[in-house]
Amino acid sequence: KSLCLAILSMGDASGYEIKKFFEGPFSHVCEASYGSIYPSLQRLAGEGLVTCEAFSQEKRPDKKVYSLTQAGRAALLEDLSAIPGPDRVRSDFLITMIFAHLLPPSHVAGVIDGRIATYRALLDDLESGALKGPAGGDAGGIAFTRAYGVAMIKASLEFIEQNRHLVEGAALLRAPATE
Amino acid sequence: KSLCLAILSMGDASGYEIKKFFEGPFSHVCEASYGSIYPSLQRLAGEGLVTCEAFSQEKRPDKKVYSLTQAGRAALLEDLSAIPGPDRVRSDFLITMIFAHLLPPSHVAGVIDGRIATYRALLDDLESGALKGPAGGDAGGIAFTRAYGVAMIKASLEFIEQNRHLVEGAALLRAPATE
DNA sequence: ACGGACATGTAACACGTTACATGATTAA
DNA sequence: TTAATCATGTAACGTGTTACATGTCCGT
Repeated sequence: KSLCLAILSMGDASGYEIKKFFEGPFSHVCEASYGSIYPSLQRLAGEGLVTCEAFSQEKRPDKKVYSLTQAGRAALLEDLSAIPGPDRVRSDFLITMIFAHLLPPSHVAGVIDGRIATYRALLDDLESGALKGPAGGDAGGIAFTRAYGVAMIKASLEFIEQNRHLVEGAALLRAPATE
Repeated sequence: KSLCLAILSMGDASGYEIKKFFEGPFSHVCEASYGSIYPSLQRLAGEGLVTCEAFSQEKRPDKKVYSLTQAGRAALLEDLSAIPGPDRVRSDFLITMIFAHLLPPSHVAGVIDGRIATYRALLDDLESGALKGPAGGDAGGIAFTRAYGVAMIKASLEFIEQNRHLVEGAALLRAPATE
């Protein structure tokens, strides 16, 4: 909703391009699908916060390019001024880890290996600058957010590699001893 | 939904106690409110995955204690065996950071200070073992998850403190120079 | 006396995803 | 030819939150 406003503030864009942006440097922060973007854009247009200009293309559907209005800019500022609540996380991975003792050890190991692999891939994407925002350069906020993502993934990877034994072998190989 | 099953696997509990658990060591992983817990419990009971025993208390509403059935245990195993998808994160804080350049620097500083404060508080909670699960001791999975949370928060704190200049002063004090 | 913990539940609402529907162009 | 990219949108569905509704006991 208000995120579309925010993205538009970086330059005019179509719904398709906004979706692209959610796949780019934004991906750690929040996700969105067409089903939420297009209705939001329409609602914003109805409220006068964005304008829409349609470019008819010969053999494709019209490309509708949205631009922020003055009112939209004001609304964005207001939204952004709210103090942000805590991050909401839903980690099926950690849920699995909590109950790892109920699962076959080989499965747990597989899940962990998979997580490490996807995180490494993600890390490569982020570090090799797979940046596709409407505005090209790396502005302060984008740089910060990207680097934040990199830092979190690295920390996560490191932690998992150093502590996987807690969920992998522990219950099976050791009796609850002094330590 | 299936999370309630999982929690019940650690011991019988009432809806109220389950809610408690979501506020304890689980809080980083997923949240839940009464509005989702009670209906889930009823549905699970309807499907025969849990049983419910009501203890009438003199001056309070009946305390309904739910227990996992054999079928429930099987269903839980199946749910847990699915390979977990990527973590879903929604961070209003990072969104604010991305667009920090649109906001007054003092506000940005305030938001960052606030985030640091809440993270430090959270860290204290986690490290001082504010553990309230139905099962007392620190099983492998719980220990792993708790330590994971601690590691992530520490990494986050460290990153924010070392990189806040990227969103705070940068655009205002420095021209885009070589580095 | 007041607020918080104990204790359960419902109804309305908001949000977002998934899948569907359509259709051209281009690179493998 | 087959898949991916470009391009927009709708409808159904599920899930989860918020607020409401109720009532006691205990500590300050």
